Amino acid sequence: MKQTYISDIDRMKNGDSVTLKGWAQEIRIMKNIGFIILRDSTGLVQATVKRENEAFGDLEKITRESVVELSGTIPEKVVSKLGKEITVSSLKVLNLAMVPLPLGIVDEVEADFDTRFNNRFMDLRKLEHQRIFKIKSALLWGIRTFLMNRGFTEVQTPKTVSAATEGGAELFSVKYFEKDIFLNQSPQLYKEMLIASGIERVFEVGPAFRAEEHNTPRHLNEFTSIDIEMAFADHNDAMHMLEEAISAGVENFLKTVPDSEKVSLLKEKPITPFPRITYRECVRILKEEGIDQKDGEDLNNESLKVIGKRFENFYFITEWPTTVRPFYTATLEDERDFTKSYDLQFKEIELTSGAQRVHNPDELKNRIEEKGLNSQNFEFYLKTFRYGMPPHAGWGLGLERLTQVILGLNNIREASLFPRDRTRVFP
RNA sequence: GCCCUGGUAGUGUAGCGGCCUAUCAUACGGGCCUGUCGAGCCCGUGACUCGGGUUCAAAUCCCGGCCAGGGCGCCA
Repeated sequence: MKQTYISDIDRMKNGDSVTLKGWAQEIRIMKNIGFIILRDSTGLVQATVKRENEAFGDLEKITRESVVELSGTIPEKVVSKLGKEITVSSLKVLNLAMVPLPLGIVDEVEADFDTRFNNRFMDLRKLEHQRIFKIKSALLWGIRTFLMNRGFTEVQTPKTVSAATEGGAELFSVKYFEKDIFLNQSPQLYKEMLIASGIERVFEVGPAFRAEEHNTPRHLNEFTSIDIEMAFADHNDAMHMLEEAISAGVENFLKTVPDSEKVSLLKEKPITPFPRITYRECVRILKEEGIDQKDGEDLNNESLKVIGKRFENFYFITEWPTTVRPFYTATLEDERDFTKSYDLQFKEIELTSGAQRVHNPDELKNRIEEKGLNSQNFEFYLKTFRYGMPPHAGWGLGLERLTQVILGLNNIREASLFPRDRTRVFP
């Protein structure tokens, strides 16, 4: 078992003996003295080896990124600019790294995305890349605990389905014994079925698959979706739950991940409620700015950039036209052309899509057919609406996108350990 | 689905018809150096995405494949 982490050195005093295990990030050898910059998941330390020490001979045998065990003591005076140093008494090689490395860890040359992702294990040895995932993890943990505290039950629904769930997005087909089935694009229909089952508040964190041939810095073909559905709630209740969940997630990673405030665009937990703007207000603004935005049509990227400039970070666009929303979206009672829906935006990036849902089975069936879909294929779903379905609302939040925008990452792939895009299914 | 751009040592690049026996950095190997920390200095090893074509001559021009990055659309 590992005994001491590099971050523990801060709490030690001179003369204390330590045994550290990690990767030899840099090795510098001079005539009478040598140094190893040792890295573990908690940080860096300089390990100093003097010529008179027998470990000095071993120094010349190790290569960069070899895994080593160093024993030594905390020196009286720390000379290293790292601010952490040990004086080595013995050096043990646990595993030698091959030369040359497929990717430099500290080289003064950047690597292309392609090279980085082909060698992702090596790329992640950069602590600033690892930190993205520590933040992502703490962000999700904050959201999870928030939802648990609000009475939500975490659920797991199938990722393999026999029919398209929502129409719209393209699905990947897979062989399933003698059948051809699909990878689910969203847990939407299953979440709603669980509302009918009486659980009342459910959430799921899981993969969603979209077979869209896009090639952009904000799309993945497999991403992590955080989905909730709540009974006896409308779109406003769901929006409120969303902004509070995100705020809790940000608060958690800022509190628990060292140095996260240095890389996060958000230096403190975001203030709630987030600003709201209606779709119709957006159209009015866009027309005023001379942008060709037609009533009732989706807001394109150019339009979203213009709207995004008016807000500091998170904001909601509400009451989207019925035509651009899925069949399960509830309409406003007095204006059937607009819906009780919302998108959570961060600048021009869409993070969440949500709404109050249709809960009347007859209306739902009509809406399915209006979208040109065969309601027969949705019988398993429609059935759950006929025996006591409460009014309900929910949302789906893209975890990689959320991580991307909060950290200001240029490319969503940075927020995925092993991204799946139009051409990459490796490693 | 449509469109644009690019693929040169392990890594990142320069070169864009003959002066390329291909530049520079970094990494790697060797040497020097009383604590270095983007160490420094000297020497060395190492590359034109693949296939076809044009030409006296192709890393360089043309066509196709493969791979990659991006824009639009669509979305989380």
